[in-house]
Amino acid sequence: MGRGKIEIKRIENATNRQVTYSKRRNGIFKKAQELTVLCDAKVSLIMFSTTGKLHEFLSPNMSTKGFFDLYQKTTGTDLWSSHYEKMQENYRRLKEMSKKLRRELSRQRMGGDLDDLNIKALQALEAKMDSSLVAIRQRKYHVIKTQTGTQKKKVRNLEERHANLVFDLEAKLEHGDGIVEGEGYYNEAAHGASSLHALRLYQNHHPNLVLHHGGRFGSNDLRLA
Amino acid sequence: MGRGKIEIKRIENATNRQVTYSKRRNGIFKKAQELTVLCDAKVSLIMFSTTGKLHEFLSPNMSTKGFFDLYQKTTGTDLWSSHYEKMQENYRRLKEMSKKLRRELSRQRMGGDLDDLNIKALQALEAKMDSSLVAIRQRKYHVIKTQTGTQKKKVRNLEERHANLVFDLEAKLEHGDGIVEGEGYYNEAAHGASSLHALRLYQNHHPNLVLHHGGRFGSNDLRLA
DNA sequence: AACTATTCATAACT
DNA sequence: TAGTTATGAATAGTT
Repeated sequence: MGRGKIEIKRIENATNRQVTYSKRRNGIFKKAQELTVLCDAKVSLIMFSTTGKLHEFLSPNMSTKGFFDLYQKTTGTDLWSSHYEKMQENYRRLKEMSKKLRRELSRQRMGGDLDDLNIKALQALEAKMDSSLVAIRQRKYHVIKTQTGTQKKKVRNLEERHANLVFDLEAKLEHGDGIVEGEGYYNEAAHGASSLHALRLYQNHHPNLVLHHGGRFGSNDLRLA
Repeated sequence: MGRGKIEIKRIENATNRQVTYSKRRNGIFKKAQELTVLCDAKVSLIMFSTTGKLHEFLSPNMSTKGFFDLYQKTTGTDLWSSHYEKMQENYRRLKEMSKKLRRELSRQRMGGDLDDLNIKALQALEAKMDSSLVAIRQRKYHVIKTQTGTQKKKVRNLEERHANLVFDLEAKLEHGDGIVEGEGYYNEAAHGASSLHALRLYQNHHPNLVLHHGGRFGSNDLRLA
């Protein structure tokens, strides 16, 4: 729709591509917003341009994390569970070791002789734990490794993240969705922002992130009214 | 656009809402697909209807998880790290305890007397670990709790998940994105599907999930040509 | 950034 | 539930 039909294939001219991206991005965001309102649907729309810039639309009363959780729930997937299983496995091993150690101490207290084999078993256990930790570290650093050069970004983005976490938290509480996190998991949400309205304050401060949370399409809505 | 302008507000008639949802959903998916091709952008579009039905569009050579990882990388967020930090914290405590215990054992072997305080300290440490585990479990069950009634879904969805994991894996390998997972994390991807083409075979088998992976918009493309 | 000739998406209708 | 069409929206090319 425009002065002549175009073929749907990659626009080779970089400038044209960028212009078209910008125009169509606005169009699709508006559509997403309308769908959200008209049909009472929940929509998450995330886009990366060729240059790596991120733009996002999210229905109101949702956070990206909340959306992802819902996605996992609906698809019956759980991308986190394997990590938790590892965590629990580690814990189990360590607990077992603790038990053995204590038993050993009791035995000694009762005058029993110390057995070198027990020391060896403990060392083996510890070696196992060490390798588990390596696996954990590898995964962790895989996830965050490219963030080393992104520390400034991270800092600038912190405000938005705080706001989103608050948003998420309040949304979940609102829905009576019992959140029982490990203590401190959401603690950062309590800092720097204290209400839904914080979202408004922190949007679009990040150079590489443009949030288009639903219900805040003010300027566009006016343009259309 | 249509026989008369409409106001952008929730459609109260449920049937109309459903019809509009279906039509506009197709429209927005098409737009997303076109943007992907025209502007060489990466797009993730996930929608839940009022009835909870999930529809998804994803750019080619991407998986939902891969997209989420990219999102986290770009925003400088890491929703997983706090969990890993807890895991490491647990490990650290237990390691410390292990050290103390071994030291204690050595001391005894050299004839030293056992101190009840050490036992108390160990018990305290273990109590801490217990509460940490509770937190971990709670989080885990929070994520998967509603899946109890979804086992059948899960099974039917397994094929698609496998395909997606393979897709993800191959995409990452293709991009030289060194994946160093904890052993076995992607193991399931190796089972049940062995190439990108598997994706094609398993789409749309899930009653509550409609995948619209980019580049496979065959029928629509024909309609438009 | 704006403008406008066109093509496209879709609301109402069947 | 699916197909048709009159109409309003989105946008490709231009300024």
